[in-house]
Amino acid sequence: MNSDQTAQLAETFGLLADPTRLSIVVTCLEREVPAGDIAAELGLSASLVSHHLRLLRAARMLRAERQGKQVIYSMADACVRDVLKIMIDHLFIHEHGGSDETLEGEN
Amino acid sequence: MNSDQTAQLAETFGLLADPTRLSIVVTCLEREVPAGDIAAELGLSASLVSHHLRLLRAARMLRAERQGKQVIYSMADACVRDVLKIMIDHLFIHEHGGSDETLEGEN
DNA sequence: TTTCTCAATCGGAATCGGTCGATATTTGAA
DNA sequence: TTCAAATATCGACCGATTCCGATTGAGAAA
Repeated sequence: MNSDQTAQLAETFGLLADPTRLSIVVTCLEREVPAGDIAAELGLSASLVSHHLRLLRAARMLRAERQGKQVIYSMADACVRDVLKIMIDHLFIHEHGGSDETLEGEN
Repeated sequence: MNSDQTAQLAETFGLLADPTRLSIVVTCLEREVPAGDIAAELGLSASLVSHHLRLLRAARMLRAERQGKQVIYSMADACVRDVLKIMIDHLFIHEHGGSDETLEGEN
């Protein structure tokens, strides 16, 4: 792992590190979705969604395809899809009422 | 995926989204390492490493164990370890001289 | 053309996050 | 106790990021 690879990996994780952007990515996990539907489903402004979609497109994590007036988005990175599935499954396995993770624990 | 789960997932990814912190995590991927060794191996200040270790500890991604004067760190989250291995493998498979990912491409 | 719709972009405010330098704490040894 | 080594914490700075509201652009139909 050289520093370029580390930076690239960190960049990928960074795209998934914002709740809004993550929810957008998850929405596109296994289907093709028009930008407007993403905004509607998640209750976000078109402006905000479009901003995040631009970042996800630039990193080639999502693919954009124009169909008439609308632009359809879908997952372009199979590796990220697999990883997200793993993490989501893991979340559901450990179904426990979230104890606070943001404070220091017992060491 | 409710918003709590999304936030928690985003928080996990956020811990991996900084190159410095990611390199610290990767250093602890498959061995137990004293904090000082992490700093030395990565060429970082003890202060900086300790700061990041605190976050990783608080999120229970890394585990800390005191041995005499030093504190040994190791991976505590098997899921994150698996995901990191997958992503790193994927990086090496797609060995290509990094084309710029930070600008918009052809859509 | 004009008009409507969906999406993208711009500008700016507020907040978040990483880093540094200095100080504090803990532990083992002299 | 006193000292030195290994970590941890604190305070502040500054660049990066998120979000909003308004504007612009692209496409389809009248």
